[in-house]
Amino acid sequence: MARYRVGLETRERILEATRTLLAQDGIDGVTLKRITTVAEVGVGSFYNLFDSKEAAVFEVVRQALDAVDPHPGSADGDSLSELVDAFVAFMTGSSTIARIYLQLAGLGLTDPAIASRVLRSHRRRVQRFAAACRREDPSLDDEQAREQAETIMAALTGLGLTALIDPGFDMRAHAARLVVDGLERRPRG
Amino acid sequence: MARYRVGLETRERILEATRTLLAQDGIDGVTLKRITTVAEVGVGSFYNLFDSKEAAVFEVVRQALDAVDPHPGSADGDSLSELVDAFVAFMTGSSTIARIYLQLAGLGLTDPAIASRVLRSHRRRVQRFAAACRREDPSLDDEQAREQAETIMAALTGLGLTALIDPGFDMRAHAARLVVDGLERRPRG
DNA sequence: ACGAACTTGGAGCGGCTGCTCAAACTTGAG
DNA sequence: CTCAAGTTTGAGCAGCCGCTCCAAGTTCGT
Repeated sequence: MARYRVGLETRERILEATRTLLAQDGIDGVTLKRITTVAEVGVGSFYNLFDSKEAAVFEVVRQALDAVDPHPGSADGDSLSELVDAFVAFMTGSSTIARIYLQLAGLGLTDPAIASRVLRSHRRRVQRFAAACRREDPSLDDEQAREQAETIMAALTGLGLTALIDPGFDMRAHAARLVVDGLERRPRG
Repeated sequence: MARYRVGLETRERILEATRTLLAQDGIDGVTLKRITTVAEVGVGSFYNLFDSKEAAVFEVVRQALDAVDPHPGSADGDSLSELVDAFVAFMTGSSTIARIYLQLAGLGLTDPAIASRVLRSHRRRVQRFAAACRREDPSLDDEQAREQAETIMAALTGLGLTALIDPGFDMRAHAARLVVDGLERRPRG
């Protein structure tokens, strides 16, 4: 829908504005008026570049979901602590997108369409974490690794939520303890 | 604002309707029209009993936050696994209110007023969990117990989120492993 | 330089929002 | 039974929502 250079630039400005507002005010605080005001763009221009408000939000959200994973292209190789570090960095560093990510999970509680997207992204990540767990401790079978991955990721998500709500919370320290415990721990012994 | 019996009953119907809609459609899916329709009440009656739509939502939310804790009055005594069980039961059992609770945490990401309420409730719960941790393992100092409590609660929140989004997820099993690991684990050894 | 394709802005539309208000009806203490 | 106090109703209001439409301006291959 954008063919000329100016159009592509405007599109970017709109996405940037949407991203900012999404993180600042939540998904229902984002109105067309605010997007176009922040992006300094007429309403008509917006609809020249996007089919609907939802389309712009959706695009930002898609980028946010992708942004959680470190170098997602690389043929599996990250260690568990690398994965955890990446997640912590995502939560504490790019808090704008992290907020969107966590809000999305919350919205999945009532919107099935969102839920399925979040779940898909979640399961992909579980696989990566599980693979890392098995690499740390080869004695784990698939199921055990998956469970450990699921638990570590749950804790990370919960810690991230706390960190974003409570500015004084040291997520990195808590997450670090998580990994150490996970490594020291051996199932059934 | 309600003095007669009928008024109190109407008030309850409104709160029940609000609770249902809040869990079903999320906080922004709740409109005055829907509340009054489900509660079978005229708009005017609503405003005779509540100052605003927000007031009704707020009341439901307050009840939801309180509902997370088991026998909150009792002078501290619950064991760690009792507290965890209660949290799991809350998440998997009364999923209506659990959804509201988790959505609220998500909303805290953008609304400072909500954030402070969620944080307050969160910290109260951390204290209870930390006390239970110290009872399990008296060698822990205050800070260590608090950290352990914070981590366990974060994991529980994350697991609850997954459980509510993914119907096939066995939260109880994952949570149980959490406690066992927590007990077997000893800091720095 | 031409001109078709693309981009721009904003007035205005239909629809939904939370909420007000006044008139009719119900409750329950005395 | 009386009657002040409480309760009920829904039409209607102001305001915001996402979105359409189109005239005017810009871009860029030819």
